Amino acid sequence: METDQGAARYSSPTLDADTSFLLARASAMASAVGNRAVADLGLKVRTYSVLALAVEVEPSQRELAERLRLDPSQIVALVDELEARGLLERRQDPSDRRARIVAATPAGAALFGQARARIEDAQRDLWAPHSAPEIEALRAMLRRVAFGEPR
Amino acid sequence: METDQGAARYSSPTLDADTSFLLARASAMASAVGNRAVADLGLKVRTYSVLALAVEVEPSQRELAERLRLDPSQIVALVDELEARGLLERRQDPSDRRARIVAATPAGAALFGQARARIEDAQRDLWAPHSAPEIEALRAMLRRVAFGEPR
DNA sequence: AGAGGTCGTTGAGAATGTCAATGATTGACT
DNA sequence: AGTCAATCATTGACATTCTCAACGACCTCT
Repeated sequence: METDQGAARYSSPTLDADTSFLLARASAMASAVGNRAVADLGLKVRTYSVLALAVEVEPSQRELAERLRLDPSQIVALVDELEARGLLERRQDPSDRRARIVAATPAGAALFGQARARIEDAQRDLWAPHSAPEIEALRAMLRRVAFGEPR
Repeated sequence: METDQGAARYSSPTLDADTSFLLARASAMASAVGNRAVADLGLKVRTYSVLALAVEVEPSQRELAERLRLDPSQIVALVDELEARGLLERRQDPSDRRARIVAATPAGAALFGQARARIEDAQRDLWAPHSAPEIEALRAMLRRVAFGEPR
């Protein structure tokens, strides 16, 4: 036949069986979709995830860094930006004066609500070919790897 | 009880249900594991993936860029480096003198063999809690998103 | 009171992502 | 045959992200 020339050319058997490679490429595709979904709100998936934690957790910056797997110095820049836009604020942790609690302002919470709706819509489209149970099974596996023993 | 203080603190309901977020974090974890696995061969997952395609496909640089979702200018740098190390070579495409075919040298193929074994060992550990059919189902889903309609 | 660790911050340098421009070449059209 | 738009590899520039080291302020333990 040899009619398979439209889509899946140039594939390497090794890479096509390499879960990490597929993970990396799928992640890049998904975050591109996510970035596009919230771009006109002035957000990226990166800032969106900071906002989500600020709304739902109110973590310290260290906890933020841990959860997002970012260096603490990057958290400083991200929080600086969102704070300058009035979307969140730094509070003193009453039990530890070194720590800064990151909490959303009402404006931040409102924007998060909008962003969340757009992200979830975009995701739904992206994963449309799969059933809800399939997707939840996928998430369960990803959670284990995502939050497993780091090294 | 409130004994759950060891591992899963500071989690946001929204992010924990966000497939893209889990994908990003799992991908970061997996590529860190992969990079460590081939570090002493002088490779990263990035250069490893170039080598894999050079061995198994012998694509043009444009095809390489497409498959790895990298800008063509990055391919230039990656191929330059691996070529300087004698692991692959650029050949004229006989049917198009603009294009350069990227093919592994014997040394490149040998190194790829070693790297592949290490990557696959590391992956096995990473995904150990899951069964083979589960992992293949995961890969099938990732493939669809990874190579789905780009925009 | 002092020692050693943690938290946020600053700064630096490397790696990666993104985009525009160019010379050589191709393919299509006249 | 000759022109023209498109494609390929390359170079260069710039933004974003990653990674690490150092620091002052603060905490905990003794």
